[in-house]
Amino acid sequence: MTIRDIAKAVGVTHTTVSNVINGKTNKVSQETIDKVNKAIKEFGYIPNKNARALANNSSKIIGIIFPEASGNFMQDPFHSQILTGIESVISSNNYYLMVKSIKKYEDIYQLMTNWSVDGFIILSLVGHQLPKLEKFKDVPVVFIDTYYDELKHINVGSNDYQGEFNAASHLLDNGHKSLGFISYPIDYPSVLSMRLKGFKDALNQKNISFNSSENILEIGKFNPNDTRITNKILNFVKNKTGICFSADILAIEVMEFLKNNGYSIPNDISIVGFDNLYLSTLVTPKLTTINQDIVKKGNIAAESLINMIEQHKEEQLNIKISTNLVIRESVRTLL
Amino acid sequence: MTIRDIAKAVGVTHTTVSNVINGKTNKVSQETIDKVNKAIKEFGYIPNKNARALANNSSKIIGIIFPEASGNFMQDPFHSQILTGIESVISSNNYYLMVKSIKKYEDIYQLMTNWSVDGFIILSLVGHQLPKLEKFKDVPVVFIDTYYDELKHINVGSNDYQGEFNAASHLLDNGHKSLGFISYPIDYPSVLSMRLKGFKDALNQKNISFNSSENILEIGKFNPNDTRITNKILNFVKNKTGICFSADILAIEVMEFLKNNGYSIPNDISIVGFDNLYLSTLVTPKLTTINQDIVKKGNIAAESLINMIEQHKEEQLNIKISTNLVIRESVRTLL
DNA sequence: CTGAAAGCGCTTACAG
DNA sequence: CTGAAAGCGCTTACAG
Repeated sequence: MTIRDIAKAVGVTHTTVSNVINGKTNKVSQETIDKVNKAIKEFGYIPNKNARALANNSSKIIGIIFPEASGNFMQDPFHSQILTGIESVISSNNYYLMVKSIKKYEDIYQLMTNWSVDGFIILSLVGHQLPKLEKFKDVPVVFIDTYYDELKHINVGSNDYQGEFNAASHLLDNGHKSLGFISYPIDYPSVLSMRLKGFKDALNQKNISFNSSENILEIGKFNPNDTRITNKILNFVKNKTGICFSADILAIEVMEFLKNNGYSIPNDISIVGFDNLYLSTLVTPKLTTINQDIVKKGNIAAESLINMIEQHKEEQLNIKISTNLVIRESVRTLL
Repeated sequence: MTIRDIAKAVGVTHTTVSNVINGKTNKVSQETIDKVNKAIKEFGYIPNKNARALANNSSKIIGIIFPEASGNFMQDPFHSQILTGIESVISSNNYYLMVKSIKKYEDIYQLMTNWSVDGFIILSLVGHQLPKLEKFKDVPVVFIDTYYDELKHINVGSNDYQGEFNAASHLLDNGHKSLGFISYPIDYPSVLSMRLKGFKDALNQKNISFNSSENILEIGKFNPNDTRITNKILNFVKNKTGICFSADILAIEVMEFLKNNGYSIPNDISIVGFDNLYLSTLVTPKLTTINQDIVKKGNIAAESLINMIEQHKEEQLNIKISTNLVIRESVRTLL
């Protein structure tokens, strides 16, 4: 079933059929339009996407690229939520969503040319790992959670600095004086480094001394059976009353570990996370954390990209979703 | 940059270039092959996907369809894991993954014709909601977690019956006699109905009486503030010592609710989940549950589909991943 | 071993 | 208001 079959059935050229399908109806009589539409309905005709894409040089597909951290790209609830937000906007704008995880950053460049998409969204890329920025000139692309001064593209992120500043301040306001920051390894600049900066500045503001070896602990991947790591944690935590974590998932893993090692939370140590995962309401104690609306982040990224594709104009380059403190049960007030 | 540019540069026809690109080299001299390949490298030429798709009538895209339960299609950790499993296989076979959530089951039929994919994977479809099975005749498709006798397509599932049988048996073996089964609403036949059947048969085997109104509680969506639901739960649980849940996430939500209402788990009531989400190791107490390898399920579904697409032969129709009991801390032994 | 030709299904000037 | 023609970039018999 092609455009020609419809044309034949109606008694016009396939050109005319194409015109009515594409709404170029100023060239077609109402009578013809109606006949064509009726035939299309009747035959259940659907235009061939590939032919259309070839002729238009546009596929109506948007690609999203996930750096494959630690083997499984979707397990992280953060990724699922972003995807949810992106998918709903893309779907309702009649685009399609193609998903791909990549192992090395360089793979992006191949995908860019290789992949016939109208634009793409790149997730959680650390700026300095991305040297050939000029390659992105001709393709509509929006980044999510990338910090990189030279990035002249739309970037949708959260207010990581302010969020972590508030997290640390919450502990300070509750009388805590010896704080620590536990995080996955920190690249510069990145979401994590901005959170660290917020933490640091909160201490500064209260004139509490800070030095990296004393107040920061970086963990590659938490594993309760890896004594090298667990000893580090136990040691780090010993002389502190409150810990900020750069991510809920890490906070929760470590919290469980501490509980199993005789710590009572928040009595012995207070904990603040970051992300406000659903998960954080299900653990004991419920986690005090920084909320960021991840689904909304996905929505905005997708909307921005579609705007770029369709109107070829860039809008605001740096979009920051606000964050807010959610107080639950993992922080104790010190007298 | 097209196939013709390469051809011109090398001094052959575009046909020849196409032939070497597609490995039809029995028709081409080694010398020509080398020259063409060299030119391709040099120019960084990449074939246009849309043109290829049009000429081959094959897009190398696989679509995956998620029924959109409760608004956000990826939030469920189950979905993320399935997607992880599917994506990795698809990627390594040089296919692309297109993702779509649908609101009504009927949307599938439109997608099938509309979407130019080589095949697709349909998730968690309840069989009887799918009346027009003959429509699937001509498209490679594999289902995941669909129970439907008339389904003459590959279906990848878990051994839900045996899993829940083992879950209930675990409680019985620990001396529990008054058991309940709490589940999301149960369709027939479905993953949940099979789990219920396993539960029921486990009771039967031990000659413990069962009746639906007494031993089953269905919950649409758990919400701790909806007293209609919470009262039902409190009431249901009152005269029981052990509860099987049809899903970890529900088990965990209800467990938190019970803890907040003065229940001590597992002292007052024992709980067994289903799924073995990562989450179930992070709650207190850690959840005893039935493990199913969801990522593997995704792997197998993708492999089966690719086999169908490339070799046009169906294989084993019903593939069941095995399940196993994971004993943690949420079940107490009754004396 | 190589190339001229037709075709995949659509879109888009352009002529009438 | 309608249609003949060329083109999007590739593939695939088929002739030589």
